Amino acid sequence: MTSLYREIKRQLIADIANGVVAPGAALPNETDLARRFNVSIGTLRRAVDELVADHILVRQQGRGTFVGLQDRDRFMFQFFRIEGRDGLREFPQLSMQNFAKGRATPAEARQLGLSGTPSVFRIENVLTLQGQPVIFDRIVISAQLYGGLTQAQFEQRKGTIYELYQTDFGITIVDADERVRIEPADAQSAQHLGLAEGDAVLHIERVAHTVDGQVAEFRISTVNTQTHDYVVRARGKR
Amino acid sequence: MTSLYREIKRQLIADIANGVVAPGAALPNETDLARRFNVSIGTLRRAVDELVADHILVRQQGRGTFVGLQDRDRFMFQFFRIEGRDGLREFPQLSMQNFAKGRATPAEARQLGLSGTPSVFRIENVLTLQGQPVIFDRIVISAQLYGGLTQAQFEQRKGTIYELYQTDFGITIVDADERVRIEPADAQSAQHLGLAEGDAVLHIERVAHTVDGQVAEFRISTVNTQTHDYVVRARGKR
DNA sequence: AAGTGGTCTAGACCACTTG
DNA sequence: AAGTGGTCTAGACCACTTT
Repeated sequence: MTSLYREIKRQLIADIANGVVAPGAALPNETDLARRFNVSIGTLRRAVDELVADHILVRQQGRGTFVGLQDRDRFMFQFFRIEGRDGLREFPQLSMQNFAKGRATPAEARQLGLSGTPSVFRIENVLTLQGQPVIFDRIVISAQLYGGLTQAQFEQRKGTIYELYQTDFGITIVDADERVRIEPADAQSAQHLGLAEGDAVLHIERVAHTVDGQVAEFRISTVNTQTHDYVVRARGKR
Repeated sequence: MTSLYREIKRQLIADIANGVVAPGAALPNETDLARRFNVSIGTLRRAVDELVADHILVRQQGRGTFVGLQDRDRFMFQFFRIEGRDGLREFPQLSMQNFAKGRATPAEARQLGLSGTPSVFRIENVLTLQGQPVIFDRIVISAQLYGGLTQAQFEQRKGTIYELYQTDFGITIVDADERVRIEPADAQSAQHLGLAEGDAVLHIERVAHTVDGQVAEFRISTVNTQTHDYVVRARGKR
């Protein structure tokens, strides 16, 4: 039923999730790994192949195999789907509007896969593209998972938010589900996006997962699509 | 530079694109294929692996490897992203509103990757979910690519539209890019979706590609998201 | 029983990066 | 030069489907 290479894949995922191999760190070379798991190098490679396909590991010929690092490039190509009407993909400038600790609503708890009314951090950001505010993000994350997170830590971070999750908490976001619909802008969204309350905005609910499938973030993005689109590209390259 | 398995992959794609192996037909078995290409079975499998990952080929243990067929299941999981707010995924009921032949606008020609003002078919459909009209589709396809297509042929087809493309014209859609934004409903969309003209609707532009990367369809979908969402799921399974 | 794909082995040699 | 991943081989045996 369960093949060898799947078992190896699971063990590698467990090692990454438990921080046995740190983000950015190199794995042992393939012959050593194969020996350690008592499999041939072909079988070891098959397990690593799939983790590379999922962007969890990154191979570099001549250098080694590394745990995928969250950086701007990865964020832009894997998680950021907003681009100009003309196809221009620009890294957004982020401005934090609010940082607070509180109790999750029942809906938020459900999205986070938690029971009861757990303690959460709420972070609100405006994302600017080409000088114009385009996206208003409301992020909800478990206070237990991100224990000790402070506003200063958030503001003084370098790089993306997902990079902060990874470097400061060992949490690597590897994929996300999104649900998109139209909603009338609430007062807050309207203000941040330069719209009138009730104007139609794109409402995106994102549930982001770690390497071992746990929910590590719930985010509602509100987007003004007057000049930008939400873009989904085909997987394959060919 | 170009590895053996990539070359084999390209040859297999060419065979599929040229109809050398028909949709639904079985490929020769792996040992025969490997012999034909003068490679080991491992190398042959690597090429086929990638085509299976792209849903171009389908393997069935004990039976064979087949050119992927367009059916409801494939359409629902690969191309249809609209689902109920509660997560219910339902196959839409389709009602054709219009079928016409005409000249492409410059914008349409550009999306189709054609020059000038080529002859095109325009097909308009209303898609109904749970008894309510939710999606209004405007499809534009090259009259040259789909030579001889008739309204009767379209209306009397069995299965999905992509199944018609495949069985009647040998055109297999394998992936699609989509751009999503909010637009005010025009008179026609509003009427079909039971909205007032100017109401905000989700506007989706889809460019669909064949196995060899050619554009085979341009489609604008207009969606009423009052009860349904546009959903993007994470790739990996784990 | 015969035929198919699925997994696995134990190497070999090549391409690339680094010291 | 040494170490890494990238490609490829020529088998073996297993799991599944069909006849």
